[in-house]
Amino acid sequence: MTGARGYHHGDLRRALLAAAVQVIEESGPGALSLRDLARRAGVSHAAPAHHFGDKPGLLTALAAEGFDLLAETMSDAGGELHEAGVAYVDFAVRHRAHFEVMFRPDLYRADAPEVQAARERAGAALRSGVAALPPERASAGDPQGDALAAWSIVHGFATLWLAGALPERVGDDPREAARAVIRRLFAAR
Amino acid sequence: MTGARGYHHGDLRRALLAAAVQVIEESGPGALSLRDLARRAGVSHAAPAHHFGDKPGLLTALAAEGFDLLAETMSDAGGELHEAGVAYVDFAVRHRAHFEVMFRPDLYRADAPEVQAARERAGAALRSGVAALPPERASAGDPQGDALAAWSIVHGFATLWLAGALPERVGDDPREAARAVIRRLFAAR
DNA sequence: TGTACATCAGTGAACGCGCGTTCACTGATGTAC
DNA sequence: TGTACATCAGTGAACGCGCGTTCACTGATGTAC
Repeated sequence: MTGARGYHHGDLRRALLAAAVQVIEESGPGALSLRDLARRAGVSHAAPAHHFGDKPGLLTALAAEGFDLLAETMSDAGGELHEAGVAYVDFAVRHRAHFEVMFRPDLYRADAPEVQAARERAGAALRSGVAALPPERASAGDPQGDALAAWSIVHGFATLWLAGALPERVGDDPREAARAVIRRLFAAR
Repeated sequence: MTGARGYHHGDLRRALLAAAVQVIEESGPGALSLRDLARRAGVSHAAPAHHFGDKPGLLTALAAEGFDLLAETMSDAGGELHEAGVAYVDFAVRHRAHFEVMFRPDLYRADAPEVQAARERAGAALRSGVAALPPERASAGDPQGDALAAWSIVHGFATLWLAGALPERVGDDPREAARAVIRRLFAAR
C-alpha cells in the first residue's frame, strides 16, 4: 500500500502535501503551482486535481492538518500554559509551511468543516492552559483576556521569528527565547 | 506637477504605489503584477519598469514607506509605551498592505538601505517607549526583554486581527482591544 | 525671445513561458458470480 | 479457479491566458546660448 510503484502512485495525496510543504518552505505559498507539485511527485500535471480539485483545496487540507498538529502539540505540553505557549512557537518553527498557510485564510477555504473542527481543538488546548493558571498569575475574572494576551504574544513572537525580524541578540533557540517572553507576561503580581 | 495629464503621467511612481496598496488590500501581495498596476494607473504595461525595475523593487519602496510611516506613528504617540503599542496595532489595521509586505522579507529586498534606515527608526521608537516605562512596570535590568515582549504582543495581536482569526467577542475596535492586551503585559507588580 | 539639443518618461509590438482547465483515454484494482 | 465487469487513479494532448522582459520608438520637458 505505501510505497507502491507503477501506474497507481500509492499515496499521491500525501506526496502532494509533502511536496507543497517543501515548496512553501523554500519559496512561500505564492510560489505554489499544482503543475509543479505534480512534477515533484513524479506524476502527470493533471493528477493533483483528482485529489484536491484546485490549489485552495490543497491548502485547505494543509491548514486542517496544521491545526490538528498544533492542537496535538499543545495538548501534549501537559496542560500548563507556559509549556503550551512554548509548544505553539515550536510548532510554528518546525512546521513553518503549515503555520504560514493556517493564518492566511485568503489562501484556502477557512470555513471547511475539517478546518473549523481542528481549529476548535487548538483553541480548546489554549483555554485549558489558561484555566490551569495559578490565581496569582491570572487576571481575576478575565480568562478570555488572558487567553487573548497569551495567544497574541506567542503568535507575535513566532511570526517575527519566522520573518527573520528579530535581532541576533535573541539567540538561535526559539523555545528558550519564547519561554522568557511568556514568563514576562505571566509573572506573579 | 501633480495631476498632470497627457504623455507624461505626472506622478506615476506614487500612482503605482497607491494601486499596489489597493491590490494588496483586495487580494494580497501574491495577486500583484506590474502589468495590472500599469493598467490601473492608465499607463502602458512597460512603464512600471521605468520606476521600480521589477516587482521586488516596487515592494521594497512600499516596505520602506511602511517602516517610515510606522516609526512616525509610534513617535507621535507621545513616548509612552502603551500608546506606542496601540499606535502599532492601529498602523497595521489602517495600512494593512504596507504591514503585510513589511514582514514578508521574501517579497522585497530587505537589505536595501532605505528599508534598513526606516526599520531602525521604528525600532528606536519602540526602545524609547520601553525606556520611559515607570520602574514598577518594567523588568529591572532587562529593557531588551521588555521590548521583545511588547513587540511580540502587539505584533501578534495585529496579525491575528488582520487574519480574522480572533473571536467576535473581541469586538470591532482594534485600538481598544489592543490597549487591554498591552495593559495585561505591563501591569504593575 | 527664439532656436537647438539633450534628457527622460512612457509606448507598443513581439517573444517565450508556465499556468489552470478540459477531456477522451488507459491501466490497475477490486468484486460478483 | 476463472471470467466479466465496474470503479477509480492517473495520462497526455490541447486550449487560451496573463505574465515578465526586451527594444526601437516617440512625445514632452528642461536647459544652454
